[in-house]
Amino acid sequence: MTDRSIIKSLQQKMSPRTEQQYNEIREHRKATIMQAGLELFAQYSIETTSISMIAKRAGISKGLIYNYFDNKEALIVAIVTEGFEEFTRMIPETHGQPLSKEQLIHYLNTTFDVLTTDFQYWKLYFSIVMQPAVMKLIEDQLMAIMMPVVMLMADYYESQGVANPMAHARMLGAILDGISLNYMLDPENFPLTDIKNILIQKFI
Amino acid sequence: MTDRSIIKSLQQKMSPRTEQQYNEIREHRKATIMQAGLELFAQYSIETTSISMIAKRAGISKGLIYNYFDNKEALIVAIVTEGFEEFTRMIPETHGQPLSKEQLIHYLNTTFDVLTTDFQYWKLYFSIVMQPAVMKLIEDQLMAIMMPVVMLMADYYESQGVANPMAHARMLGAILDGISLNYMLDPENFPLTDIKNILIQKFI
Amino acid sequence: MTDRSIIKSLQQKMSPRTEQQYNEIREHRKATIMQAGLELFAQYSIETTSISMIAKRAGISKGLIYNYFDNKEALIVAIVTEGFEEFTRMIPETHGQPLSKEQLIHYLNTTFDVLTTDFQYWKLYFSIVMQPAVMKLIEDQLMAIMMPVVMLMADYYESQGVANPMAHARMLGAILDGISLNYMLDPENFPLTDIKNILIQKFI
Amino acid sequence: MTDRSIIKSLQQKMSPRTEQQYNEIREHRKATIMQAGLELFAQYSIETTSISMIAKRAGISKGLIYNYFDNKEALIVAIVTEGFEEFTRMIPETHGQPLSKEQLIHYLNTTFDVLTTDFQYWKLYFSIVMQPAVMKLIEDQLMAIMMPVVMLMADYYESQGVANPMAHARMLGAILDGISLNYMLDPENFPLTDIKNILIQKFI
DNA sequence: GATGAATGAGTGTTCATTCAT
DNA sequence: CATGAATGAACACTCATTCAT
Repeated sequence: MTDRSIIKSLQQKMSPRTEQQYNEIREHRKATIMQAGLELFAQYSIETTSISMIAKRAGISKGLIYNYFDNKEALIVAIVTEGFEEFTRMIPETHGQPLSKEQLIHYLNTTFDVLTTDFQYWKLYFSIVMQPAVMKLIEDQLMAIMMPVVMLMADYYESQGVANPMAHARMLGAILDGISLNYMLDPENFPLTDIKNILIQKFI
Repeated sequence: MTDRSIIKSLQQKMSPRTEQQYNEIREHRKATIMQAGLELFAQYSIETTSISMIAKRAGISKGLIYNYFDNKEALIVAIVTEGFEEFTRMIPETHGQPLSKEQLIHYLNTTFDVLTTDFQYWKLYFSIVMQPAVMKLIEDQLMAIMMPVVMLMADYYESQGVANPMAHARMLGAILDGISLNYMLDPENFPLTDIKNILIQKFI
Repeated sequence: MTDRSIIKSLQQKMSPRTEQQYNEIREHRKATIMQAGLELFAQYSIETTSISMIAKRAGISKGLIYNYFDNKEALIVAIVTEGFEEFTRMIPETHGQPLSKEQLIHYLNTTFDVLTTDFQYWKLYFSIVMQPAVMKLIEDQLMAIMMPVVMLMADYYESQGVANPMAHARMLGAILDGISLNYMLDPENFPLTDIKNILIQKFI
Repeated sequence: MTDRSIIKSLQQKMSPRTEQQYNEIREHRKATIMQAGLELFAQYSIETTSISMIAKRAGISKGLIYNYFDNKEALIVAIVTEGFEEFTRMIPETHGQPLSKEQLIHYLNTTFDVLTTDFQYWKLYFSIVMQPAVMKLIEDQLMAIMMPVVMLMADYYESQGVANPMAHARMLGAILDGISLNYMLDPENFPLTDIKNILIQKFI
């Protein structure tokens, strides 16, 4: 233990909040800001949503946001990245084996469930991702997450003896995008469950 | 209307111009502005594209744009509205009869063709529509155009004796959205033709 | 003459201000802004002087400044560059010959005269140049102007048979800097004329 | 005061510290802050250097600085004032007698030596003083220190029977300023020693 | 009809300073 | 004595919009 570090630990005794207390404050604030950002970015758009608006919604001062995020872009990336982890968690583990029909159906069911239960979240999330300016920022991350899913599906179609498995895989991806988008835009009337069943029946 | 003819009408300034000549000038200017706007809004975004940029691309002064459009928003709405007419023109006339299978396939082929041939245009167009701020402005118009198409398809599926024709219709709409979107984002690699064939084979 | 250019010239007939009128407005405004900037940058400092302050002093809006200068830095460079031209004009033409004693004395007299007659200007100017942040921006320009002067003096001292002409030249430059600086800081009490005479007597 | 001794005093926290121990801590902290400030203010500038940066370099928290200095301005004044004492220490004691030639030369040698050995320090110091905003704060102090030096030199020139001793004195001061400034701006190439010799030979 | 100088509210961002702990 | 989260006023810069000509 060096002299410097001794001094430091002694000094910390003097600081009134413990490191843990500070961490809790920071975690809480960070989450608040990200939540406010998520809601506003989705409702309006990236460019239309100002840092001022986010601060107001979060109930804090403008300046404080910069205590937690280097700049607006970093905040956006943080919000979107956090959303990706949800996606990633849902991808089934296959250990190199192609998915069975049941596994794929289960994956689709999970996806649709998340769509409905975390509706608010995904609506916001979806409309953020749709904006070209954001795409630039997260293109690579998105690709890194999407490619494995597409491959998983291509493997599935191949194991089913389908003629053009890659085309089928990309089509399935496109269909999911389209369904999500339509559901987001009009959740009241869009017959999500019926459509899920048609999807499974015709495309799986 | 060509530059030559514009010149002519301008040169006739000495002798008083007819009302029609004025109108021609106005129409030509308006079209120029809208074309410049379409290109820039798509390449960048609505918020990132300034009136100055549009004026420069259109080869006119900033102020003149306000002579033709009340404000930026009105310009956007005009551009998007014009784009809708292309959509509308593609919808087949059925005189109350449901579409035949061949007619529907033909409609799908037309749609996909437009997607590829006017790719630049639709890419721009698509990215404009995707922005929430714009959606607010044109939601009603969009609905007015989309509903007839969905109804047409529902009628088709009903005539084919499908159990849940409305769900099928909305799903087809969703699939077309998803395919368009994926094609727009990655036109190089997206197997559009293969997917169109799969779609027709499995879903029509 | 192309169609485009014909259109343009016809259109210009319609614009109410002639190109020359616009140029006059621009020249005048630009000068006003630069004058306001010069005064404020000198009285305070580059960092302390805000664009708002300059706009207020110039009696215009903040935004208009950016109609004339790309950014704050460009404004600074413009102001300083303009000042350099005064310097450059004072350097005597020698056609390769070293200066005579009379010529050098005349140059010094001119320099000192400018210091006193354009006192306000040089005070501002000097204190701008003295600031490290500005130096970075104009270092190259400054060197390009100063080196010829130093060489001229080195040539002079060499022609006088002085042992270390370059050292003498740089010292003369340093002395002039020191005198200017002291005069600027305390023009009331600094005995400029006496000192000029001492300088000429001892050092030329 | 070394880190070791700081630790000791900190460790004695359990037993009440003497007033002296508190003072030592305070003195040590104050010096640390001022040193950090000096380095940063010089490397960057007053406006560019933030309290945060100083705190980080000093290894303490932002808030603590305000425990030792009322505000940023007070910190600057403290740093500059301390620097002046170095100057003051170099002024030779004359007990009312004018300096001898040897004493003056010795003083000049000392000044030049300090310029080169504590180069880093003076460079920083010089660039701080050069900023108008700082000048406002310390003008009076500067005068209080400079006047005695000028008087000393005036006395010297008078004792040498020079016609206008005050002008000579102020000129010598100006020359020293000019030399320092030029050396600071270009220490690699500026022939400091040669120039010092020329100065002594011609002006002493 | 056409121009572009001019405005002013807005943006993202920084930072000296305060204060609860 | 010490911390760092928090504030708010300021900054450089942008841009839709207006208007005298």
